[in-house]
Amino acid sequence: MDEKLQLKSQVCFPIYSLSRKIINSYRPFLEELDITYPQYLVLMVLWENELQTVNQIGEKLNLDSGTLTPLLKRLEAKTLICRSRRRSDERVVEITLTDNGKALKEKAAYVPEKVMEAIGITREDMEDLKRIVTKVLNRSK
Amino acid sequence: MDEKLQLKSQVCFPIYSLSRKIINSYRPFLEELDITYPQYLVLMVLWENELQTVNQIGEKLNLDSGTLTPLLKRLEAKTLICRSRRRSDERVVEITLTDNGKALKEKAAYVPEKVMEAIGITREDMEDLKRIVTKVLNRSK
DNA sequence: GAAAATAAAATTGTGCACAATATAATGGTG
DNA sequence: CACCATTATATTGTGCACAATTTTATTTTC
Repeated sequence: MDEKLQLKSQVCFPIYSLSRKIINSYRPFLEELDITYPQYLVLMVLWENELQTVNQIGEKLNLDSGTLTPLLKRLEAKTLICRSRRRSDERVVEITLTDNGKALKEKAAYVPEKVMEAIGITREDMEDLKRIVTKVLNRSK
Repeated sequence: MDEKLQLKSQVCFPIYSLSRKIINSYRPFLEELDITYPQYLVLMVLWENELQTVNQIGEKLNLDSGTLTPLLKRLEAKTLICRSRRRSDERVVEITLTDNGKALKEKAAYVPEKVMEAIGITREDMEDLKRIVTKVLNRSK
């Protein structure tokens, strides 16, 4: 029992640590764009497809309205997105990028590379990591 | 640029997702013990060494006082730990386990297995994952 | 077509993370 | 021994996560 309850025996603690470390590595670069990591994720989803509902964004990022509603309001306050109720179904809130939000994509383009560099991870390790993490993520759906 | 800013191209998003997924898998089991995942981490540190300062716990978990102080107060409120200033140096707060805190170790013993089972990860994938994640974590210190 | 079921967001409340600052105690240094 | 730097924790404020509930709109069913 002792052994299994040791921090070094756990697999989740390193993942939790790495996740935080990576997000912290993003911080200085994203601060230049005046956004946070979760906000960056939402913008990435929108850069791929300009118009999306709160639900669609939530499904892609596994985030619920309790997280997204205030986050989206902050992005709106920064004039990066617009929130508006769909005419044909007033329950749905549609999110679109503003010109500012679209323009930010250019500035964000260099971020992933910079972060990889800051973390000091090789492309090979990155691929390894991605492969195994994705495998485990999919297995446990 | 487009390619690099796609969610599926990122390595950090899967890690962030997996971290959250694992913590969520812990949730039902830890709820039975009436603790959260970060509280569980702190208790694990204490189960390995009964007396530790706030600083020592923070170094092991990479958490600062802004996170730990309120968390430790909650653990104290649950009567799982004691917080007391060190006599010889009043700046230091020493954390010790109460009998309740010690006793909880028995109940927590089965948790890691249950979580691995819940996630559906094989022992082999777990070892793979741990190896590569730890490698990247250490490289980027 | 009204009542019930369903669906989409929003709200509320708790608990991390983390930056920035504050408070208080200790340890040099001149 | 007074001053200053350092150390340890606490506090404040912002922004996620997430459970639980609420609100409002739509769809289904009788």
